[in-house]
Amino acid sequence: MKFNVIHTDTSCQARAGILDTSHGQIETPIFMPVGTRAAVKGLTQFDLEEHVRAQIILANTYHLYLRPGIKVIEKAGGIHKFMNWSGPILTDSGGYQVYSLSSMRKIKEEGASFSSHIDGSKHFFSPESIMDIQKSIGADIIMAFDECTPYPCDYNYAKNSLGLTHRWLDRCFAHFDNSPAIHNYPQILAPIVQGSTYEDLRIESCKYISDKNAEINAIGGLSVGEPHNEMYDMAGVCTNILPKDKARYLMGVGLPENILECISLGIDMFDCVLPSRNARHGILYTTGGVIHIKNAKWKEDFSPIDPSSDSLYSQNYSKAYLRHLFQVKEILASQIATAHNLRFYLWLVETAREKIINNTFDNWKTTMIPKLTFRL
RNA sequence: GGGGGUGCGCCGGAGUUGGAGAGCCGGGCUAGACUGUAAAUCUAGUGUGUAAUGCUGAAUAGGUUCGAUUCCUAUCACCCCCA
Repeated sequence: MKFNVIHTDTSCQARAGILDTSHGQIETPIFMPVGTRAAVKGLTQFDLEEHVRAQIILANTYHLYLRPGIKVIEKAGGIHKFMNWSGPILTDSGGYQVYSLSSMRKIKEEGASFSSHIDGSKHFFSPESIMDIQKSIGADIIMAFDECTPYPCDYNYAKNSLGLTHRWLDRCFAHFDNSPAIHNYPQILAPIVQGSTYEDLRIESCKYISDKNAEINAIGGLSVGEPHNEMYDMAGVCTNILPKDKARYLMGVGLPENILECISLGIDMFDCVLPSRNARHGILYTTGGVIHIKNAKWKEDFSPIDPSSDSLYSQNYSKAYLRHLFQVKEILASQIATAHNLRFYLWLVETAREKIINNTFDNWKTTMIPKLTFRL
């Protein structure tokens, strides 16, 4: 239940650390695969553990509340047992759904009401109920209930929304009972910085969040369509203020180059649907660049997907075969591509950690980014 | 061999029956998008082209007509029935 920075790179703000959770230690910087509905689409937990070598995965409170329902997860003995994953888990609060499902929800001071995207039924979430639900789900790290603002966002809207997010945050902490009653282990409650792309709001929010003295501080409301430079600017504003001895989690980021840039700004934790979703859509990330595997140019390329990868999938399956699997819509296409992309992301952060410890992160990052963004 | 029917774009449908369309719906193909997952999804293009209000086009070749995918003739292909 503690975060320790073990080394900060001498050439930038990148840090290597260790985060203790109720289900094990996480070496940072880390990328967390997203498994919204208690499943990383296309992968078994054995793939995640042995192949991808994920250290922690995400799930989503809103989606699990709707299906299978909280009672089922309680009866299963918590989400770890339910999904057969014994490592650390983080649940997002549903704050992102306040943004992504904005057409089917209404926000009030008390909380947010949703019409279910599945059957239209009405549901109401308050900071208090979200804390209770996340307690029942039983993830190691749980997120405060916030409003993720869209981009672009009017200043007054962002300011008012930030006030609401802060009041909801106080209610989350007031209601959060960390006695290990239900699943017999403690959880970490992480507050979330908002403030859209406005520096003054971000500063105000970071100060407000820092007072909670949480082991993890999250930065939300970025990677919602803003230019990369604005994302980096805002992340940098936040890491300058958020306490150095606490973990920093940049929610929803991102592309490989986004992750390297933000590590150099002092971010420790990332999650993003891109490697898994784009894998299913035929986009592969490699050390040599981005491959659109469905493109006709790969039809007769029998070379490995990524010969330099440490993944057995990427070394042994050919580009032509994987393209064929996409052409004929075989489930195996998604499985191989997802395994490849997520292993690549984990390799990326593992290597970043090594470079940080050797004080060579910044140089490595500078040489890597042109390669990562190259379109093969 | 005789009789009947049907033929359009890469493929399959629907529809027009003298005032027409490089048009509709699927599929395929070719690209693009996706950042705390309403996403194995969505968008676009798919005859030709000097890019245009252009050209060619409804099996093929003729004919009738102001005008033909539509009507007529012949041929070809496929399907059904009879022998």
